[in-house]
Amino acid sequence: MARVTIEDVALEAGLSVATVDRVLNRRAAVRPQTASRVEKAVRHLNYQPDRLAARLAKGKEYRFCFVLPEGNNSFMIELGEEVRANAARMVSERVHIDLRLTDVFDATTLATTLDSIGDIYDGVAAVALDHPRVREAINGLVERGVAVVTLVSDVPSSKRSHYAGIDNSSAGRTAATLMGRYLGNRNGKVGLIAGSLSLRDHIERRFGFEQVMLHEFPHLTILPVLESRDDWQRVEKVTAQMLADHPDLIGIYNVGAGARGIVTALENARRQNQVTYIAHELTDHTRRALVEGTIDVIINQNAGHEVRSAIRVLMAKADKSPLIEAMEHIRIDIFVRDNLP
Amino acid sequence: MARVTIEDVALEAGLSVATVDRVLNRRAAVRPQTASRVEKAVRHLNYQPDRLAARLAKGKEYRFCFVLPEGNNSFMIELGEEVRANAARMVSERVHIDLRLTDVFDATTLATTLDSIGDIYDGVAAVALDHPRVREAINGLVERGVAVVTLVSDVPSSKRSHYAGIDNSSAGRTAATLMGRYLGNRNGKVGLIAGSLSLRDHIERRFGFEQVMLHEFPHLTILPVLESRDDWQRVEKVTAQMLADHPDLIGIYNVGAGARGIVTALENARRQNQVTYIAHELTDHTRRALVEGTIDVIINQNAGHEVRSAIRVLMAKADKSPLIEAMEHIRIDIFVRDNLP
DNA sequence: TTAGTTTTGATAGACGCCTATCAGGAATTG
DNA sequence: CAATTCCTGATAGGCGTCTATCAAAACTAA
Repeated sequence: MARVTIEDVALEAGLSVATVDRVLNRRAAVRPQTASRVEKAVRHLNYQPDRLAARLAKGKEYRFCFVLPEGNNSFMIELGEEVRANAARMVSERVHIDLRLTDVFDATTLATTLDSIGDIYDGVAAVALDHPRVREAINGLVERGVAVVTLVSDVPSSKRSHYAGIDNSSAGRTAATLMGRYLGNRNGKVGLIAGSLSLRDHIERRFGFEQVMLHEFPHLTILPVLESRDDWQRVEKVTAQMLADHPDLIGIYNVGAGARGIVTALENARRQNQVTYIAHELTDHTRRALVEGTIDVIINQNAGHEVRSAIRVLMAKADKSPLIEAMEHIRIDIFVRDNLP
Repeated sequence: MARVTIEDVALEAGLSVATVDRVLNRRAAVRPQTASRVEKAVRHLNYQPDRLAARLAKGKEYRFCFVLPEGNNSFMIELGEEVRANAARMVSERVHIDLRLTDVFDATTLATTLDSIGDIYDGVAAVALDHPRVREAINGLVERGVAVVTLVSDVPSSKRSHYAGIDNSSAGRTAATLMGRYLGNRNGKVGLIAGSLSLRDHIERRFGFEQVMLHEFPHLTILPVLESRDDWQRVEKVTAQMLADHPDLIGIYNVGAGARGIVTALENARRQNQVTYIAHELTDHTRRALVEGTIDVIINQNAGHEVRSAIRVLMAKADKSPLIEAMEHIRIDIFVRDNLP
C-alpha cells in the first residue's frame, strides 16, 4: 500500500534510477530493450509519478494571459472576476495569470494586442472576434509556440488549440425548443434580438434558434433580427418599438447581453405575462427577472468552468501533456425559477 | 516575480525559519507578539505556502470509502464508475479510495457496514437511507473522528459533515414548473411515480413537485403516487395500468429510477406524443428516449461532480482545512434534446 | 584487438516545506 | 538572585522527482 517510487521501478527492472528517469522523461538515448524493461516494471508496479514531487522538482512556472472585452457587460465582468479569482488561487501552483481588457469588437485593436504579447506568455485565452485579421494574429501566436484558447466565442478557422465555451448553435436550438414548448399551440410572433451579427456566438445561436423554430414550430412567426450591440439602453429602445409594432408578440429570445433592457421594456408595456422571454447568462439582473417571472428561462454558460477549463488546457498544452477532452466540455445550463443555484 | 518562500518571510520578520513554521502550523507555543510579526510579514510579502511542497513533505495519505447501493440502477452504476475513475486519478495525490456496494435500502445492513469501517478510513461517503439506525451509525463514525458525507440522498438529522447532492425539493419544483409550462392551458391528469417513499430524495422531490403544481397550475389534477422500488419492470406495469385507467393523462413525472419502464409503457400505448414525460438522471436509456421525443425533459445531477465534491470535502475535513461552501454546490441540470452534453 | 562511441550507473544537489532535536537566550517563579 | 520554565535559533534529514556530471560498462567499427 506504500507509494511506488521511481526507486522501486528501478529495482524491479534491475536498472538504475537514472535510466528509469531517462526513459520516463525521454531525456537521453536508451536502448529499446532497456526502455521496454522499464515500461514493463512501470506497468507491473502500476507506477504513477508523484505529480507534486515532479512539479516541485521542475520548478516550472506558467505564464498565461486572458484577453477579455472591456465594457460593462455583466457576463464579461463576471468572467473577469473569475479570471482574477483563479489567478490568485493558482499562484500557489506556480501559475501566473494576467488579465487584459481590450475592445474586442475592433479586429485591429484585438489583433494588435495579441501580436504584442507573444513573447511574454506561454499561453493566451481570448474572447475573440471571428475576423481574418484576428485569425492571423492567433495563428501567429500558435506558430511562435504560444498555446491559444478561444473563450466564449470561437474562431474555428484559426489554428487555436482549443475552444472553451458552449456550442452556441445548440444553445440557440435549446432556446427554440423551450420557446416552442412553452408557447404550445398558441399562434403569434417571436422576436429575436442579437448583440452583434459579427460575433460568431450570436450568429450561431440565431442560426440554431431559427433552424428549430422553422422545422418544429412552423406556426410561429419569427420577426427579423434586431441588433443591439449588447447595450441595454439600445436593447430597451428596440424592444419597446417591437412591442408597439407587434401586439401579437408572444415570445422574445435575446441572443446577447443587455437582458435588462428587455425586462424594462416588457414591464413598461405591462406585457411580461403575455410574452415568453428567454435570455442568456445568469447575472444579478437576469436572476431577479427570472424570479419575478419576467424572464421565463435563462440559458447559461458557467464563467468559472470556462476559465478553469481554459487554464487546464493551457497548462496541458504548455507541457505537452494529454488532455481529457470530455472533461473540458462546457455545458449549456438551463435555469428556471426553481433550479437557480 | 520569484516565489516567496518561508525563508523570505523569516528574513522579513527578522525571525528564524523554525519560528515562522511554528506560527504557520501552530506547532508550538509562540509569544503573541512574535506571532503577529510573522503574520505581518506574511501579509506584506503575500506569502502563500507551496501546497505541492507541503503535501510532499507531510507525506500524508488519505483513506476514504464510498458506500453505494448494489443493483443495476444506471445512475448508481455511473456513480460507482465515477468513484473508480477518481480513485485511480487520486492515487498520484496520495488519496486512496475504496468502493463498497451494499443494500442501502436495508437500514440494518447499511448501518452494520458503516459501523464496521470506522477504524480503517479517514472519511466515508455514503448514499444513505434516512433511518434512525443509519443515523446512529453515521453519528458513531463522526464521533470517532471519521468525516462523513452523505451522497445523493441526505440524512439531515445526523451529524454528517456535509451533503453532496442536489436540493431534491428544488428538483421537484423544477419538474413541476416545466411540466406546467409545457402543458400550458391544457387540462388533464398528471401521474407521479416514485421509487421508494422511504428514500429521502424521492420524498422531497415529490413534495416540491406537488407544492408547485397545486399553487401554480391548479387546473391540472395530480394522481396518487405510485411506488416502483426503482425497478423498471415494475415501473412499466404500474405505468401501463395508469395509462389504461386514465385516458386523459397528459403528464408523467418519474421521481426515481426505472425511467425505461415508462418509455416502454408509453410507446406500447402509442401515447408518447400526448403525454409530457419528465424523468430524472441522464443515462443511455433516458438519453435515447429524450432524443426520440418520448421523454421531454431530463432533470439530472452530475455524478462526477458529486463524487469529486465529496472527495474534496472529505479531504478538507480530514486535515481540518476550510471549505469554500459555494464551490461544493451541486447544480440541478435540465436537459432537453438540444443541450445534451 | 584497439580506439571510439553509445548506454548505463552512481551520486550530489535542488525544489519548498515539515519534523525533530538541541542549545542558548529570554521571561517567570520563588 | 538563582532555579525553573518558556521561547527562539540553528540545523539536519526527509518527502519523490528532476537535472547534471562523471565514471564505468557495453557495444561498434576499424
